[in-house]
Amino acid sequence: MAAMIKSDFSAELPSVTDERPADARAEAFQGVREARRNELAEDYVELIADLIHEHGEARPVDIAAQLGVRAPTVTKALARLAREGLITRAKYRSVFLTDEGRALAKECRNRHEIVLRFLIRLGLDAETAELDAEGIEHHVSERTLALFKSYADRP
Amino acid sequence: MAAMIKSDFSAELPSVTDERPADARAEAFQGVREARRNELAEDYVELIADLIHEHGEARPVDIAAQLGVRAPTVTKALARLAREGLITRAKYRSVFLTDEGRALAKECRNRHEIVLRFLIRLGLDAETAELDAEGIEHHVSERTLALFKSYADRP
DNA sequence: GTAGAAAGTTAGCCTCTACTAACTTTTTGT
DNA sequence: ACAAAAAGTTAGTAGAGGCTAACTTTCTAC
Repeated sequence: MAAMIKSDFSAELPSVTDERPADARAEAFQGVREARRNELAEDYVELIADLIHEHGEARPVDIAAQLGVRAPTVTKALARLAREGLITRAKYRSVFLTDEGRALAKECRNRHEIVLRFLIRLGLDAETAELDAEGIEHHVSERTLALFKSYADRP
Repeated sequence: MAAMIKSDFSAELPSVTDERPADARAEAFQGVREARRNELAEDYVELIADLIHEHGEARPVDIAAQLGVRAPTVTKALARLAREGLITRAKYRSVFLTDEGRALAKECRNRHEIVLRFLIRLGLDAETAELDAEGIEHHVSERTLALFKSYADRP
């Protein structure tokens, strides 16, 4: 049946779907799924860096408030981040970034800031820009980020 | 303690974190999580519409190939989409969109196409544009989409 | 028309994210 | 200093998304 579609059909009406082979599209989706897996970690690390910068420490209660989730969700997520080597912490104490975590935070902050400036430069209001940047920043390739930066920085 | 931070602290050093109240940031993250929940459904519906358009039907095996996942994953996802009223189907048969599903597909296709044209207009190569559009399209507000469209359509 | 191939489903497993309820630890205020 | 409040953790639940292995149904080619 698949053979039928690939031969009989696409022979006479070359389609968008066939022009873009399944492999290529699958790769795109796999990339997106990969990005999705890292999004949460990036959100946490970025937020933790912010909180440390602002308040000298990152407490689970503040992380939970900023993310809009409950405390146990944060406890679990932090356990995962610790497992992944992005943070260190002791039970009942606040959270610190490892070198790796700090590097990731810096990268995230940079991306976030570029996307935000880009959207505002494009004419978006600051609030919507902030909302959209939060979602978009995880799905922007290096190349796109460079273009965003050029646009935002242009005279 | 939270009270302490809100009063004692922000009174003397107004910080980024405090300027952007926890509620507002939490809203942003909740928005992103909401978007994430719909992403898969949107990917499926968009792809199903494509396949129907190209081949007259959308078979699980083709959906799986295009998304880069295994057949049982598709079976499960389709059950969810049917539960949500986006598709109809009979066991062992291919998939059809409901009116609601068709509307969503149309909306997604429109967004996808605008984001893609925008990125290309910005100077991105077609392949990277396709990869990034796949991730970005789900996180673009109406306002941002309008700006993207203006930019892509400008003379 | 039927046997073998292809497609689809089911069952069972895993991880991640979120929740509530109940518990422990730490902080705070008197 | 100690009781009450706040913060943090643990345990248990649920759903989404992914997988493999094993099974059933449909298709196809002879």
